[in-house]
Formats: sequence, C-alpha cells, structure tokens
Amino acid sequence: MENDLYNRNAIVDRLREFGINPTHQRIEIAYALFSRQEHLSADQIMAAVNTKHSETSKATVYNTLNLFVKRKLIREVIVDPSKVFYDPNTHVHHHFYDLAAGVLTDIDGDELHLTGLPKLPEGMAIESIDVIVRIYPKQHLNS
Amino acid sequence: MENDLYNRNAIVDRLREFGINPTHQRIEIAYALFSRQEHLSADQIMAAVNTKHSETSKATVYNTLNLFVKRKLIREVIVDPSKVFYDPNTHVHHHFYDLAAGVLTDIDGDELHLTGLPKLPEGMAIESIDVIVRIYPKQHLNS
DNA sequence: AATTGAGGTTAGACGTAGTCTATTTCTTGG
DNA sequence: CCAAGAAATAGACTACGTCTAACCTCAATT
Ligand SMILES: [Mn+2]
Ligand SMILES: [Mn+2]
Ligand SMILES: [Zn+2]
Ligand SMILES: [Zn+2]
Repeated sequence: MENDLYNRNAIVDRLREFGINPTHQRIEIAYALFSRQEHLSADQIMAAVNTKHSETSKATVYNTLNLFVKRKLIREVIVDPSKVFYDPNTHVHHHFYDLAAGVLTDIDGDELHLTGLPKLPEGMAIESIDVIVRIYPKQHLNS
Repeated sequence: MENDLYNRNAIVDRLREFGINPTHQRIEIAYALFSRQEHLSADQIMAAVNTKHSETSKATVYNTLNLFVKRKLIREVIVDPSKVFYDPNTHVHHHFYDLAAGVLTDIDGDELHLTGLPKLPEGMAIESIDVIVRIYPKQHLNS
C-alpha cells in the first residue's frame, strides 16, 4: 500500500488542511475511516483502531470524531436511532440504508436529484439535505 | 371541538381500522398526536398524556408508539441522534428540520420530487424514502 | 536544564433514550 | 363469578454518548 491515496502521510496532510493537529490517535482514527471508505459507527471505529494493542480511549474516539465533523473532514449520517454513522465521503451524495444488515451504501450526487424544494421558512438557510432510501431484502421475513 | 376530525370517537375507529385494540392509554396517545398534528418525541407525548393526572407509564408509551409504527398508523422520523420523532402524517411527504429549535416541519410530497434514483442492489426492495432538509436561522451563531 | 502552560488523552462516572422482565390489572367470554 | 389472554406497570437494565478531573506531551521561555 505504498502509493495508497489514503496512506498515513496523505492523511497527515489532510488533517493539516482542515486545521487539525495530526496526533497519533487522530491519524489512526482518520486512517480507519479513509482507508476503508466505509460508513462506520464510533464503536466500529474504536474496534478498528484498537485491534493490535489498545491505543485509544472511548473519550478520544468521540472527541476526535466530533472534531472531524466540526471541521468538515467527515460527515455524520443519522439513519439509525441507536447509533450515528461517520462518513469519510463529504461530496454531495445520498444513501441506501439496508435495514436488515444495518449497512449504508452511497448514491452518487450526480444521479439522484431533487426538484421542487419549497422556499424555506423566513430567515432560514440550508445546512444540508439528506436523502435516505431505506431498503430491505425481498425475502425478508418481517418480525 | 365537537366536530373535530380528531375527536376520540374518530380515533377509536381509526385504531380499529389498523387492527389496534383501542384501550384507554392507546386512545390518549393517539389523541395527543392526531389532535396536535405535530411531530413529537416519546418524551413530549408522555408529558402531554400525563398533564392532568399521571395515567400512562413510560413502558406503555413506548410499547404503544412501537405498535402504532408497526401497524403503520404513524411513522417514525429519525433526524436527531438523541431522540426519535413520531409523525401522525403517513402520507408521502418530507421534512425540514430546524437545527436550532429541534422542530420538524412537513414538506408536501407533491412539491418535492426525486429523479434519477439508481437501481437498487440485487434482491432489495424499498421500504421508504426520507428527505431531510436541515435548516438553521441565518443569524445563528455557530458554537 | 528546569519551568510553564496549552493542547491532547484518559478512566471511569454520569446522563438518558429506550428495552426488558416480572408482576399486576383489565377485559371478555363462558 | 371464574378463567385466561391482553394490556399496563414499576423499575431494573442496556448502550450510546458526554463530562470531569487527572495526567501526559511537547515546545517556548527563562
Ligand atoms: Mn454528535
Ligand atoms: Mn424504535
Ligand atoms: Zn456516504
Ligand atoms: Zn411529517
């Protein structure tokens, strides 16, 4: 993985671009997300970062993810009432959410379009638009 | 409110239509949602139902809301990681979410349209499509 | 080299939405 | 009235996320 776009050197640069001091824990957490390019929960990220030897506390995982979100290095996806997913892809895009597997998949922002958005309530501005397409396996036996 | 569409008699009928045995607590919870026509959290519903004298336990509030959702009498809206909202409006529609106030507002399903939804992953079917437009007051000082 | 202080990490207590369990109460039909 | 299933309940419990207070790291200052 020498010329991986998401090697640790590239990640250090990326953190700096976003005004984030690249500490060891921050690099590992960013690496977990960017090298996989998947949607992970805080839990999954903590597990990924602590596989070899326990390096990072729960507090740091949450501190770091919240910092990354605030600096817009990553994005939060809220689809499951029981946990937040973190998304290394900050391009405009949307999501399939597989209800059976609990897995998110990207829908390209160039494919899916919205039309007819009504004017906003007075004095309001848009922060973001999230489209979630909830899907399930056809042969799924529902409770 | 004699000829309210959402008086308790109409609600009893509605519960029966959806195969729900209309007990006292279920009627009160449905009434809280349908008479207001607002998006409420479990917490707010419990408060609404227990204003005069405490009639309904937390367990019953959650049992009942989950039953209503399963029978599709109401719908869940997942926009805030800290609580679920319950929506008495089950027509196809979407939502503005005011991040500052924590309040949901409906966007009519006839106004906002989606185009270019890619084909689903193999063997999957759509359960629902949620569009959340997150908005904030323009003069909002961000953290 | 010692001191300082800011930024970062940590363990573990804490808050809290939602679930579960064991028990009690209600309803309904015989 | 009785039996039995359905519903409601208190309160223990779980789990995600936050907070606090102590500790560590490191670079700037003396
Ligand atoms: Mn958050
Ligand atoms: Mn639920
Ligand atoms: Zn994504
Ligand atoms: Zn709605």
